[in-house]
Order: sequence, then structure tokens, then C-alpha cells
Amino acid sequence: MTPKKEAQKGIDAKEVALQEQKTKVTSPKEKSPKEKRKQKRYEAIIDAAEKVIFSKGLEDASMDMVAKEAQLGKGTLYLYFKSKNELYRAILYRAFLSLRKKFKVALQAIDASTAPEKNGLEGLKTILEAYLEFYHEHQDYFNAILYFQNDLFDLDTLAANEKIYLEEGIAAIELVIEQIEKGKKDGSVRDDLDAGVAAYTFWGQTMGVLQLVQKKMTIVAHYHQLTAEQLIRQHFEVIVSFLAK
Amino acid sequence: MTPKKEAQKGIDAKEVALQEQKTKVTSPKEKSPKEKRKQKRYEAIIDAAEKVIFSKGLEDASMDMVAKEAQLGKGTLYLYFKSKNELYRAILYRAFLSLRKKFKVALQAIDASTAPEKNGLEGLKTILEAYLEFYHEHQDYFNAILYFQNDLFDLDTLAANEKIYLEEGIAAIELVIEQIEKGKKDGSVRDDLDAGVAAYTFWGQTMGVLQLVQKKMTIVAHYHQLTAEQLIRQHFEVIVSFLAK
Amino acid sequence: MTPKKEAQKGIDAKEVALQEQKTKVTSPKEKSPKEKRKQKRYEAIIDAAEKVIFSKGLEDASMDMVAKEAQLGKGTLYLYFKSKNELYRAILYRAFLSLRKKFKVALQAIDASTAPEKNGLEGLKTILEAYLEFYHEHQDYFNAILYFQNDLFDLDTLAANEKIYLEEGIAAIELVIEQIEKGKKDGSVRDDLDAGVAAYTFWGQTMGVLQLVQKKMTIVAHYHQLTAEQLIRQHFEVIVSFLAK
Amino acid sequence: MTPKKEAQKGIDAKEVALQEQKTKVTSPKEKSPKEKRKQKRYEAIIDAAEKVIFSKGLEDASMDMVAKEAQLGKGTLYLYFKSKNELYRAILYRAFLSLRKKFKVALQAIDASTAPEKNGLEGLKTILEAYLEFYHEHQDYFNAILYFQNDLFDLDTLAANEKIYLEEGIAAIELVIEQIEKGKKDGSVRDDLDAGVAAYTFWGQTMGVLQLVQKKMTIVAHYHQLTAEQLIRQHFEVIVSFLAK
DNA sequence: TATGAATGAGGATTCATTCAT
DNA sequence: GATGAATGAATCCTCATTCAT
Repeated sequence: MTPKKEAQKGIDAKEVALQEQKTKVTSPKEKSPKEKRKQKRYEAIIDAAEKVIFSKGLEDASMDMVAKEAQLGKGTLYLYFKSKNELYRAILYRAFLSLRKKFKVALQAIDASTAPEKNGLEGLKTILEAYLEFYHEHQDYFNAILYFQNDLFDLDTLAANEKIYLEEGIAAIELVIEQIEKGKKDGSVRDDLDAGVAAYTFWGQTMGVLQLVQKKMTIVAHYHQLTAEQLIRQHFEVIVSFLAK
Repeated sequence: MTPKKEAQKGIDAKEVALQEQKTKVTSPKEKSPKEKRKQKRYEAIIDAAEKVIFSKGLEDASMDMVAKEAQLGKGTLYLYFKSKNELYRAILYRAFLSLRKKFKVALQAIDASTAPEKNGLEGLKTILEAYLEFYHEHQDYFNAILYFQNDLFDLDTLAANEKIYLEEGIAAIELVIEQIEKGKKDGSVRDDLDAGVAAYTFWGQTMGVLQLVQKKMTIVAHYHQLTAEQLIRQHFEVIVSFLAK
Repeated sequence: MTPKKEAQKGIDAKEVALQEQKTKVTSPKEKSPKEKRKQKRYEAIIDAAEKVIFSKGLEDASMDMVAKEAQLGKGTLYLYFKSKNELYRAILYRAFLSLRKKFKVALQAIDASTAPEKNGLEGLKTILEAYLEFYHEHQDYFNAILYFQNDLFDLDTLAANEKIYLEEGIAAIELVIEQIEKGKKDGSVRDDLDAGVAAYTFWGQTMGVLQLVQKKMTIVAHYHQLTAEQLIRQHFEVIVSFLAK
Repeated sequence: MTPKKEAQKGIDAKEVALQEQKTKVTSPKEKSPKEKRKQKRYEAIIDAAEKVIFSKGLEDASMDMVAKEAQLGKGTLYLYFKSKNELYRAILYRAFLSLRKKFKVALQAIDASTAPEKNGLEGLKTILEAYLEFYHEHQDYFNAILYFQNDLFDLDTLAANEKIYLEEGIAAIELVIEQIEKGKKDGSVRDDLDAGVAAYTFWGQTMGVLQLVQKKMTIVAHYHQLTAEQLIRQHFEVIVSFLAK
């Protein structure tokens, strides 16, 4: 794509949108109909972009196509998103948001349960399983994250408001870190681990295995008659056995 | 890139070249000077392509640039490679070849050594270390493999002669499988493992961790003050501790 | 730009404004606060437009930027100006107004002075010098006039109310004509001249020399080591020596 | 237009073309049919560009239109010209070339004649008349030069091969300088003049008057009932009377 | 009166690939 | 075999202007 610089424009809508996101929980403030409409369009554009980009791929999806899909003028897209890239980042944001939500819900489920063991190790298994579920349920979002994972980018060049997308991902990883630390305390997890190091390592490993599964499974199956299930199970086992004291 | 269809043409040269590769060791057959020249051009083009693509990126490297770098006419490129994509696959082939060679050399080094333990586990550690060295020494090739890893493609659509690239990668993984099996036999590795499953899982995990390290380390460092070294070490530990009986 | 047609709209404000201009001196009529506000907005928009257009250039200045600079809605701009072009013409009007004022002030200065020679030739020198001062003090306005000078447009298509801009320029030239005629009478200027012809000729010549000085002086300096000062002085000499009896 | 940087490409054709220009006189070297064809296309593209740009204006002429006019693919244009701007400069080159040729031919005509006075002043009058003829015969080229005159550009940014266009214009002015110097020597022209200063001043004045005549004559005629002929004659008189001793 | 969301035509440039020579 | 001239589809983004509120 090679964007280089993206003008300072069209962020009000997003800001409204992101603020919505936050306020959704804390203060169900009344939105003016105007803001409501803006917010709706904002989401609708992302919806359209997802549809197009997920089916054609980021490079092969054109803004024209997104506009057509959204039934909006092309210029309108740029009213809401500075660039194609920013539009993509909005998708990425959703992807990370969705992943973290998945984690949260799963973790809350244990807490709410009467399961005898609510320790850190259990939390980690839960997250891992949630990840797998996410992978299966939201292949497209997973792909977006994967694409992001493969994208080399500079923190410094990233404008402050663009970090939001990134930080959503960080927040997801921090849930892993928390559980590792919890496990270290409650004794369910080896206490010689650096929680951060371990979390990122697992993250990387998991992404890698799922990437292999998603993109190259036919090849693996062809040459060695293996199944995705086997690799995933194995991966699960590797991690859990390493964590357990 | 948007290639869509690649004509059926210009594969003679490659076939000669690949055949060279194989015959080089087994049968020092006489090559006609014509074939020799062809082979040389073939390699020279890949050299040029590597130089250009590695410095500018696959998308931003044009066939013009490759032709100029190779000091050949643009049309000539298409005499040797059906498409830009195939040219890229030739690079990929070299990457896998280089990786496998790295593995081989490392394994042979143990064999040749007087080390007391030449068991499978040791072999696996050696391969892992060789992988890391490869990653450090040949970031470009590693990137190529990474790019390939993220590329979804269909085995069925792949022409027979294109599988060669792929199989070089498979061959590298098979070295891992071998060592696992060797370890299972010599007792240095858990014997409840399916060697293939484990090998691919490790492969995926390793790619994932290195991808994280290569593409997102600045972010990880920024948010959690970790180093690449830490993640790699952790990864190493995870795998070795899992393999060991 | 490619405007093609400009709707018949939003001219009331300007008419009020222009009327203000005229009536300002002659009849201090009471303005309703509404009209006053309108007038203020009108000027503020031109102020903003000047700031933006002079710094970015006419083509690269967008109505958005002007609106932002003026802290008004974009639509509001169109309430006061039919089109971007008309907005530009308002700047042009100011430019000509400013030039004519410069002339007037300079001429009044002689009249007021006790200089022995208040003849036409002296008046013409004064105007010429005022022109040079204007060029130096108001490069932006000068540029606007230059831009206008290069713009081919049809008198017939020009709406009546748009001629006002034009006529301000004519009025400036008429000051030159007046001085030539005065000079012819008082004997300081050759009497074989057609004042109009001479005035326009001088006007054209002066614009041309200043245009050369402004746009191409680096080149002239590079190839022939001349200075702007030299050209201007020479031009001055050419004209004055021609006028003088 | 705002081009900023133009890649290093597609100059071979022009170089061939320009070389042709030079060699045309000195060595009627045989051109290979390939070069011939290239040269022909090169000229044909400029022909097409002139047709389109002169009728629509530089800004409103699109490369598509030029390509269509030339009956070539759009990409082909870029094989011969790095950018729309360079294509325009090629037109400009022709314009200056044409102007200088006009001067030369006119000067040679005097030399060849049996006119008693072949002095510098006569040469200058001849050039001036040639200029007027050029203006009448090649309004389009004159316009191109005018447009160029109004274009602020940096000598430093200009690549070496782009200066060629510029230098053709300089060469035209140098013919004026030569005649002034000749006139100073032969006594037909005031000897207190700096030839360079005078030449550029006249140049600027002439451009200015002709610009006024070309772009604003309807206005001048409307408000002051003057004719182009009058202004041009007056301008001629101003200059000649100044030059004459 | 004031607004600013929506529009969509418009345009320069790139590049993989072909094919006549 | 080698060439490189020719192609034209493809794409992101801008911006003057309108109009519903």
C-alpha cells in the first residue's frame, strides 16, 4: 500500500464512535440524533469494509468497492476515515476488541461457576480455549490480526489516536499476563516464570500454530496426513504442561 | 500483485536449473555450454530479484527493476520465469534450501563431534539453535518464508513443477521429524509423541515467536519492557522442556 | 478548478458590502446591525481566504481550509460567495483597491508637498514608484493581479456585478491616464501621446517587467548575473525618458 | 498540478530526439529505423499534447486525452515522458525553439539583404517585429511561454536535462543582447546601456504588453476604445526611441 | 441564517505481461 | 534466444458544490 502520510482529517466520527464504546458501559448518555446517525454510518462503513476486505483481501479491495457496498459516495468514506489504512485499522480494532471480549467472557464464566479450581492455570487454559474458539468463529478477524502481526510498523510514526487499535491488542495480552501472575500466586503455575515473557511467548506460539493451521493445513495434510485438530491439541498440551508446576 | 493467471511458458530453464541442483551431487553429468549459460542466467536473475525485492519489498519491486539489476531485458525474465510470482517462489526455494542446509550442517557437526550425547533431543536443540541462527543471519530469507507462511494457497492449483519449492520446506521439517523419532528411540525424547504432529507444532510455534520478535518487538518492548532475547529463550525452554522425557 | 457554471445565488451580502464601500465616504447612512454583521462576515471570509490562498496557492487552497480559517461552516461561504472563483475575485478587488489607494495616496502626497514641480510627469514618476512599492509591500496582491492578468476571460459572460472587481483595476489605470493628460497640458509630457494608449502600454510593460523579476529572477541572475534592481531601474528609465518632452 | 518529484525514467527517447536536433545540422548521421520510429513517436506525442493542451489548457488536459489523441496507450506516454510536466516542457522547448528560429531567420534576412543599414538598431527592430509576428502566428506557443513566464520555479531543483528547455529561451534573449552590443559598437544604439539589463527589460516589457493584448484586450477596448495595434505600436515606439542614440 | 454531511467525477501514475522484431 | 516498446486496467484520494436540517 505504501501510504506514507495520512492527512489530519475525518476523525471526529471515529472519536464519537470510540467514545461511544467507552461510554456504552459507564454512562448511557443520550446521543443526539445527529451523533447517532454518524455513529451508525461509521459502523456501517466498517461493516461494508469487512465484507469487501474479508472476501477480496486488503490489497485487492478498493475503496470504490467499499463505497458501493456501503451504498455511499466514495468521498463519504473519507469523511469517516482518513485513509484506506485507517479503515483497516478500525477493523483491526474490532478484531482485537472481539478477541479480548471473548477472553473476558470466558474468564467471567469460570468466576461465576462453582468450579472448585478457579486458579490461574485454569484461567490460562480458559483463555487458550477461548482463543481457539475465536479462531474458529472469527476466521476473518483472526486473519486481520494475523495480517497485522506480519506488518512491520513503527511505534513512533503512529499518531496517538492510532495507538488505540494497538492498545486493544495489548490489553488482550495483559489478560494472559494477569492469569499467569494469579497462577504464580495461587501455586497453579510455575513461579520461576516472568509473566510478561511467558505471555508474549505463548501469544507468538499460538499465533504461529494457528497461522500454520489456517494457511498451510492442506499442505501439511497432504504430505504428512495430519489434522488441524492434532496440531492445536499438541500446542495446547505444550503450553499447559509447561505452565503447570 | 493481482496475477490471476500465469501462462504456461518459460519453464524449461527452471527445470534445467532444478535438475542441476539434484544432479549436482548424484551424477556429474556433462552440461552443454548452452545449458550452463542458461543455468547461470537463471541464477543471476534470482540474485537480482533478491537484491531488489529484499530491499524494496515484494510489492514495491518491479520487474523493470529486476531486469535492470540483472542487466537483462525485461522480456528475458519471462523466458526464465512465468511470472513475478514464480520468480518469487524461486527465492523462496532458495530460502528453504538455505534453511535445510543450515539444519543439515548443524546436525552433521554433532555427528562429527566427539560429544557424548548425540541423541535426538540434542539434535532437536541443535536444529532449534540453527533456526535461530538462520533467523539472525538471513533475515531476508526468513522474511520470505514468513511471507509464504501467510500466503494462503491451494495445493490443487499448484502446478507440479511449482511444488518443488514447497517440498524443499517439507524436507526441512522432515529433518525435525527424524530427530524426534530418533530421540524417541534413543530415549532422549518423550515417546508418547507423534513426531509429525510435534514437528509441525514446533515449527508453527517457532515461526510465530520469531515473527513476533521480528515485527512487533518495538511494541512489546514499549509496553512491557521485554527483549527479543527473553522471548526466544523462553520459547526454547518451552519446547525443550516439553520434548525431554 | 473546473467550475463551469456558477449558480445565481448569494450575492446579496456582497452587494451590501460593496455598497458599504461606496457609501462609506459619501453617505454615513445608518446600517442595521444585521447588515453590519453581514458585512463583517463578508470581510472575515475574504481575510481567511487571503490567508489560505496566499500561503497555499489558489489551486491548493480548498474551501474547507478557508471555512476552517474563517471558523465558519463551509456552506456559509457559499452564502456570501457564489463560488471559489468569486471569492478569489473579491481578493482581486482588494488588490486593485489597494493598488489604486497606493497611487492616490502617493499623488496626494505630492499635491500636499511644497515641491516646485507638481506636473504630470512628476505624477507619473510618483505612480511608477508607488507601483514598485506596492510590488514590494504586497507581493501577494501583486501576484493576484498577475494571476488575473494571465486569465483570459470574456467581458460578455461576466455578470454585471462581477465587473466591479474589474473596474477597480480600470480605475487604477485611469489615474495614470489622468497624469499623462495633465502632463500633456502642463508641458511636462510629450503632447503627441494618446494618454490611454500610453497608460495601458506602460501598464503592460510594468507588469511584464515585474513578473519577470518576481518569477524568473533566479534564472536571469544565474545566466547573466543581473539583479532585480537593475531591471527595475532600467524599466523606470525607459518609461520616464519616453514620457519626457 | 503539484508534482514534487518525477522519477528517473523515459528519457532515452527525448535524448534521442534532442540529439537529433543537434546532429541535424552537423552530421546527417543515419538513424536506425528503431531510433527513427522512436523519434517519430516522440514528436507525435508532443503533437498530440499540443493539440489537447492548447485547446483545453494545461490543467484541464488529461493524459488520457493526450493518449487518445496520439492513439497510444496511456502507459506509452510515460515511456517517452517522465510526467505530464515534462511533456509540457517539451512543448515549451518547441515554443522557444520556434521563437529563436524566427529571430534568426529575420536577422539573416537583413544580413542577406542589400539594405544600407544593417546596424544593431535595425537588428533590434527586426527582432521586435519578428516577436510580433511570432505572437500572431503562434498564439499557442506564445501562450506556453507566457504560462512558463508566470511559473515560479527553482533552478536548483531542475535536473540538468530539464535545463535544455530553459536554455533555449535564454538563447533567444541572447540574440537580443548581441544586437544591442552590435548597435553600441556601430553607433546605432546608445552606448550607456548594459546590453543584458536592457535586453531582459525589453523582454519583460514586451511579454507584458503582449500578455495584456492577448488576455485583456476586450476589456481595454470596452473601457477605453483602444486597439491591440495601438498598444503594440506604442510599445514598439517606446523601445526603439529609447535604444536610438 | 448557518451548517457540514454527502457526493462522485476526475486524474496522474504504475506495472505485470505480451509480442513483434 | 533476447529484447524492450507498448499496453490499459487499476487505484487512492481531493474538492467544489449542494441541500436537508
